[in-house]
Order: sequence, then structure tokens, then C-alpha cells
Amino acid sequence: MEKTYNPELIEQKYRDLWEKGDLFSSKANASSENAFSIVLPPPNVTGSLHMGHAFQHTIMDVYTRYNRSKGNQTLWQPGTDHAGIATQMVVERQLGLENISRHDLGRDKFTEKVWDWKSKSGGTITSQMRRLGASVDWDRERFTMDESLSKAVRKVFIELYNEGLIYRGKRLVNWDPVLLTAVSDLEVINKEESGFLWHIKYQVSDSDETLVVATTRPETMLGDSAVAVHPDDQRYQHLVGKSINLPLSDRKIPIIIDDYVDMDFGTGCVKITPAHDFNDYEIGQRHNLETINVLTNDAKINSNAPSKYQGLDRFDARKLVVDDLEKQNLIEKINPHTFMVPRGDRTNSIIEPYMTDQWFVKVKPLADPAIDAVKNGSIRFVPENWEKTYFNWMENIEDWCISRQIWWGHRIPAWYDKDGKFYVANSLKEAQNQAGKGVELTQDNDVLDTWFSSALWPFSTLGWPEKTPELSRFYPTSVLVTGFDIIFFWVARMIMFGLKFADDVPFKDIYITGLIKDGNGQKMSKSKGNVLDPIDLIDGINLEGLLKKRTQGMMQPKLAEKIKNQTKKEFPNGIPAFGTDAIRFTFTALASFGRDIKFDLKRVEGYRNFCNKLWNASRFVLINLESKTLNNNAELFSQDKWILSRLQQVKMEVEKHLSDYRLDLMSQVLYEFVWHDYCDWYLELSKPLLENSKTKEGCEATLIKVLSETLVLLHPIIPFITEEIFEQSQKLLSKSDDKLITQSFPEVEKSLINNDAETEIHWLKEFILGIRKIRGEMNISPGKPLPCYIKDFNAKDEAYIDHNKSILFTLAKLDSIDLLSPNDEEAESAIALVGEMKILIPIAGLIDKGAEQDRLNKEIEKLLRLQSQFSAKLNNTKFINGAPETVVNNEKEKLATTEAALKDLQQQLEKISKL
RNA sequence: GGGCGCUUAGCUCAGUUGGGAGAGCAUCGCCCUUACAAGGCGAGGGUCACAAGUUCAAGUCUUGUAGCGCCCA
Repeated sequence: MEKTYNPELIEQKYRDLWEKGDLFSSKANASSENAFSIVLPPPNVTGSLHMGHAFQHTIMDVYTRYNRSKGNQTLWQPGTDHAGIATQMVVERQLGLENISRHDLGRDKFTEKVWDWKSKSGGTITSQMRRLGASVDWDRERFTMDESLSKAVRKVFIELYNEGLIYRGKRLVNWDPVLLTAVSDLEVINKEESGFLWHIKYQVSDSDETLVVATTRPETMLGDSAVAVHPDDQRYQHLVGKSINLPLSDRKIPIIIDDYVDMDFGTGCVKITPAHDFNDYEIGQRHNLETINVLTNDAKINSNAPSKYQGLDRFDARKLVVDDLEKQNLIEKINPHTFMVPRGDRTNSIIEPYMTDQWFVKVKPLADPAIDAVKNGSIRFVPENWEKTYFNWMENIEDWCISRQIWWGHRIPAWYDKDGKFYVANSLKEAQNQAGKGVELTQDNDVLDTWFSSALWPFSTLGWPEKTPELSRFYPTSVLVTGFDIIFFWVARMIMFGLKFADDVPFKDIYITGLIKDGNGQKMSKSKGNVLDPIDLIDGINLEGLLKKRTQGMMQPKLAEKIKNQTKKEFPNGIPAFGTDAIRFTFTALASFGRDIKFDLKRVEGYRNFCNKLWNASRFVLINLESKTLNNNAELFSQDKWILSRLQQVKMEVEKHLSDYRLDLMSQVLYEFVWHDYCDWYLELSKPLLENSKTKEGCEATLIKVLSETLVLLHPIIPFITEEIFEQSQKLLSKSDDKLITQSFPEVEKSLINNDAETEIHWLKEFILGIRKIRGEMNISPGKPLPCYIKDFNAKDEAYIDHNKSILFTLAKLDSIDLLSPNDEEAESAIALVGEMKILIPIAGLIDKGAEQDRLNKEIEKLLRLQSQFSAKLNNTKFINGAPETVVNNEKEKLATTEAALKDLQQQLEKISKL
């Protein structure tokens, strides 16, 4: 083996070998009883993977590799999403650089351009996934706009339409006036922003009275249909039924009453503009008010308003409206006011409630079975608490606007005749059949919301609506791994559509992961300039490169300076190359059930060091086994039995944590076992064992057995380094050229669990630690051999000393061990206790007497504190009477051992002090 | 306003039926001991946000307070 661990070379080698060997294929283990499947949440085809993807992909890969090695037929289904609006925007922006608009090109030419862009940039994601070691079945890669998936989309649309669950209607929707499309309410982000509250005086018709209405959007008064007051509001009772002379528009509108009005807000009078506010729309429906749209689709004032405002942008119109009102002395006051502003999640433009014809899914009938599926346990959220969020949303669900006025996506399968009558069909031909020969038909221009096709992903990728073998084998999938940010967008909709069309839940478990944040707990985003590219952690990147990456192509170039400074401060030397395995180990170690995960490079460094540790431990084993024939039937000694026993426990814990989705605990168990049991103790123990012809063969067999099984256990987390070490060990043992990825997961061997060995090695460790502590605290050089005397030992101690003599000499660096009988007078000594047994190291010429006194005092103080705790408990009759007997006995035992140790140390202190 | 969550060592976080407070990193000593200085050995460090309650026993259960955060309206 190479002397140093070099992740780069290893990783490249196995990326190729695994794929060429077809080792990710879902066809393997086809005859096994169990199937395991995961669908990859499809990333945006033109995007790139961020830390959150890398995190979730690591988790999915751990489960995929684990199940494969358990012998289950395993599919991890990859693919990408066409991401309608996002992708169209990217391509439009590129065309914009050449001063071309999509309308210059026309629909067909434009979509061709998008396909070009997709094929150019679509490889980014897949190559990143390969770098991360994702063992997906590449042969089954799918794209949401593949023909077979599009077929599924059409079929679902048509069936839902035929059942009356999809309808077309004129409704108030969220309208993005920059993109010129409707968006769903989930795509609108409401942010608190500061603005003004204008108080406007409205003249009551045929009266001297005025009402004052407060509004944050004065320009919408051009579309007012009424003024509303609360039914209980005594101030305005006498005006109900009268009307208002609406300023600027020269219209009369009624004064109405409605519960919706908040009497305590502003003046208690509200202007009602049904065409431009969701609440007002509802009120308008209740009171049969006119809906007056005063905006064009790009948010300018339209011809329904007085001519002087027409053509003005809504914000210019606002200024003019306010000016005009002021001239007429109709503004009572203007107060600063913070209020919620809806913005599009893609464009950040202010979203307008806008009346248009759109397609909707009637969600309620689909939601009810989807709620039941979680309630009755067919689907389980992990952590469980997320089901509350799910129920909360599902139980108050609104119809889903699925049409988008863009060009990139699944075109709505509906055709219109000249009179606007439409025919929903799978093709023009079928629509023509419905409409009759000779009727001129044109297809609906809109496309479907991207999430409509994503909602079918778990079954459309498996071939639905065809009854494919994959569908019956792998559906429902085993687990969905995703973030809580898309529970509404995606998870809920997959459940609804899965139950409706694939006759079963789409997945049994939903593992909701935390969100990866930067070191300061901030969400990573391009605009904040704090994103990390997972590949940069693998390969490393210098400061210049990082600065360039973070500041290029920015929406707000003003922030570049700030981002640069921030980056320089956080990564003054850039980022070193850690390798894929270290990153993956970090992700699993961070995968606890918290909501936010602060990503810390120090952690990565630690796990890189772990990989290095594993590498060097393996080197030690292989160097020692070189050109040896292993004897698997050799006699084993306590040390061997101990590590084998520990290994069995580790196997049990690993599988438990996997089934609980606690990869953090899984990786912690393995970390601890490899570093602290195998390396710190067993490898050190093996050094004397390998020197002794009696113990040598058993130790050799154990070293390699434990290493080999540990490699399989670690492989799901760190596949590259483990595969390389496995290959090296195969070479040495001149075995087959099997790959680790295909090795079966080691079963727990109950017969190897050995309490006696564990007790003995525990004793041995205590002995060695006792001496190391004396050395450490007395500043005795670790290399200096020490004489050692034993007193107050029992038969077991004597046997243990006998078994472990050479080990004690080596690991505790002793040059003699002598047993003293009770009557023997010992020299002035430092002391360590193992149970009742005393280990004595003579002080003469070695140890400062005062230092030993200090050390003993410290230890005695500690024990005194414990003693008083325990005896306080035991002196409490309530405790004696109330607590279970085992607990009381346990306390009694603890008190006894504490007091025994205390007595020994106090005696020793006295003895030293006298001398 | 409704819902959910967080507060444990200097930092990042575990702590699963309530029973002597843990890890990694950082800090402080001593060591280049032929697997590993990306290392070894040892040490220090905590009124578990605050308050009350339940209990023989609370980091863990209940209620309240404070601070922080997320989602929905």
C-alpha cells in the first residue's frame, strides 16, 4: 500500500470500475425475496448540485449500498426535472444578451433552443453525482419530458379532467407581471416590507359626510366596487345601503357590511377591489359586486380606468392618483406602514392578484385519501413530527392552479374551436374526433406546472401507465429522502397522485432531512454569496477561484465587495482537497434529526483524518500479513475474542441506527470502533501478540477478519477508500477479484459475543490507563520503563496478570511486575487502583512526592463528592421505599466501590505523607 | 393571529421507555515509540436558558417566562 492516503487517485479508479462492471444495476439480486427502491428527487436539469443535494444523495447512497449488500434487489432511480420557469428564464436571459426575445424566435424555435441548452448543461448534474459516488442505476435515467413520462402526464390530465377533478375557469390567481404567467400560491413568497398607509376621504353620495378608507395600494381604487364596514360597527350603521362617489373615476359604489372587516384597523372602513385582492374577491362574490380589472398583464393601468391613467405602470399610476387626490384635498393622512408584499420566488417581482382563465386541480377529493395514508400508517414521516406540518397543509388545502403561460413544459392537452369550446384529448387527432371533422382546432398555449409531472415521478419513471415488471417490483418505493421545504410542493402531491393512479402510496417512509446552512447558520444562496460547491470540497479550491465563483453572474453586483470580504475572512487560504469519502462521512455524521445543519469545515477535516487513520491501520495489517498463510482455525486469546465481541455489537448497532434513519449515530459507532477500539487498542495489543508464536496465528486471522468486516460496514458511507483497501487485501490474500461493493453485509455472529473477554480486556485497559495516568501527571517520559508492584490482588487478578504479562510490559512500558503478599512492606509509591487491586510504582528517584500527594488529593476529592451523592440518596428513606430494588442495590454497590477506593487512596496518602 | 421547533463544555452537536452529564473540534501539558504528527499519551472545562410543578429521583415529563428560528395566514 502507498504510504499516504490519496483520495484523488482512488476515487477516479473506482468510479470507472463500478460503472463498467455494471455494479449499480437494479437487475442484480433479481431472484431475492426483497426489493428496495428509492427515487431520486429529480434536480433541475440545467442546474448543478448544491450542498443539500450532496447531503441527501449521500444518505440515499448509504441506503442503496447497504440494501444491495444485504442481497436485496435494489434500485436507485436517477433523473432530472425540466424545471419549467427556471429553465425558460435562463435561456431567455442568454438570448437577451444577443437582444433576442423568445417572441422573435417563436414557440418552436425557442423550445428547440431550450433543448439545446439542456443537452449542453444537463451533464453537470450527472457528472457531479458520479464524483460523489452515487450508485444509481444509470441505465434507468429519466427526464420529466421524456416521451414516456409525457405520456403519463397526458393520461393523468385527461383522466382527472374526465372525472371533473380538473377544470378550467376564470379565477383570481397569483400573476407574475414580469414572466407573464400565473404561478401557484406556493411559488409566492410573502415578505414584510415597509410602505405607507394612505387614508383617503370618500364622499358619501347625497350627504356632507365622508368616510375615510385606509389602503396600502391607492392605485387600486380605480377598480373599487364598494366600501365595507363591520355589521356591528355603530359608527357607520346609518350609512349602510347608501353609496359613495368614488373619486377620480366618477362612479358610484355601495357601502356594504361584512364580517371580514376589522373594526379596529384604520378607520374600520375598507375599500373593496375584487379584481385585485384575494379577500376582496371573496367579499365581491358574497355581495355580487362588479369585478373591475384595471391592470394589463404587465401591470399597467388598462382601459377600464379613466384615460389619464391608462398605460401607466401601477407604481407611476399610484403617484399620480395620490397627487390628484391631494389636489382635491382627499388625502387625510399618510402613515408609514409595514405590510406583507408578495413576490415571485423566481423573479422577485411583486405578484399581482389577477383575473385570468386558468386550469385548476380540484384537490380536496385527492387530499382526503392522502391524509388517511399517513393517519393509518401506510406512510410514515421520519422524524414523525413532520406529519403535523403535512396535516396542517392538507386539511386546509386550496385548488391548485396548474397552467403556466410559458413555453417550456408539458403543453396542456386541450384544443379549442373557434367559439372557444375545448376538447381535452391525448392528441390533435383524438380532439378532432371529439370536435367533428372540419372543425378548426388550436391547442391550448399553456404548459403545466412543473410539479404536475414531478408528482408522477415515483411511478412514471417505472413505466406507468404500462404495467412494467419494474413497476410491480419496485412500487411502492421504500423511502423518500427529501427536505421539508418541498413537503407541499412535491411530497403531498406525489402521495395524492400515487394513490389515485398507481393504486398505492408512492413510498412507505419519508425521511425529512435538515437543511444545510453555512458556518453562521445562514441559508446558502447565490445572492448571499455563501454557497459551497461540494466538488470544491472534494478537489479543493484556492481563494482566488472561490472569490471568482462567488461573485460572477451576480444579480446585484453591488454586493460583490461584501461577499469578497466575507469569503476572505472565512476561507483565507481557500479550501483544501478533502476527497469524496471525507465529505460523505461528514454528511452522515451531520444527519441527525435537527432542522438546520451548520456545515463546518473542521468536521470535514476530522473525517478526512479518520480516512487517513483507516488507511494506515489497514497498512499495518497488510504489512504484517504479507506473504503469510492465514490459519482461520488458530486458537484465539482474550484480546482477539474481545475485539470480535465488540465487532458483533457494532454490527447490531449499525443496523439498528440504519433502520431508525440515524446515520449520525451509525457513523459515530463506526468512528469510535475503528479509531478507539480497533486502532487504539487492538492494533496495539496485536504488536506483542504477533511477537509470540503461540498467539500469533489467532491474532493474524482476527486482524484481517475484523478489518474485512469493518470495510463492508463502512462501505456505504465511504465507498472509495474501503473498496481500495479491500482490493489491496484481496491481492495479498490472493483471492478473487471481487469488488467490495458486491460483498454481503456481515451477519451478527452471536456465538462471538464474549462477556468474559470483555471483562478481562476492561481490566487490562484499566491497568494500563492507571499507569499512563501516573506517567502523564508526573511527567515521566513515555519511553522510560517502570518497575511495578501489585498488592491486594485476587485469584482473577493473578490470572489476568499471568495472561497479559507481555502486553503489560509493552503497552505500559514496565520492566518488572512483582506480586506482594499482604505482609510485604512496599516502598514509597504512586498508586493506581483496578477494583480492589493496587498497582504501585515506586517513587524513588522518579516521582516528586508533592506531585503524587496533589494527584491523590484531587482523586480523593472527586470520590468524596460521589460518596456524598450516593449516601445522600441511600439515607433518604423515601428513596429506599420508593425506588425499585435493583436501583437501590445499584446505588449501594456504587457507594461500596467508591468507599473502598476512597479508603485505599486515603491510606496511601497518609503513608506517603509520613515518609 | 395559527402551527412547529430550538436554548446542554469556548465552538458544532448527541443524549430513544426518568436512575452516577457525552463526542468531535478548540485549549493546556508530555512525546518524531518503524501503521498513522492528517499522529500517540494524559489533563482541564458544564446551576443542561430561567421559574414552578409531578416524582424517591428531571437534561429527559407538565405548565409558565425569556430569547432565537422556521412554516402558514
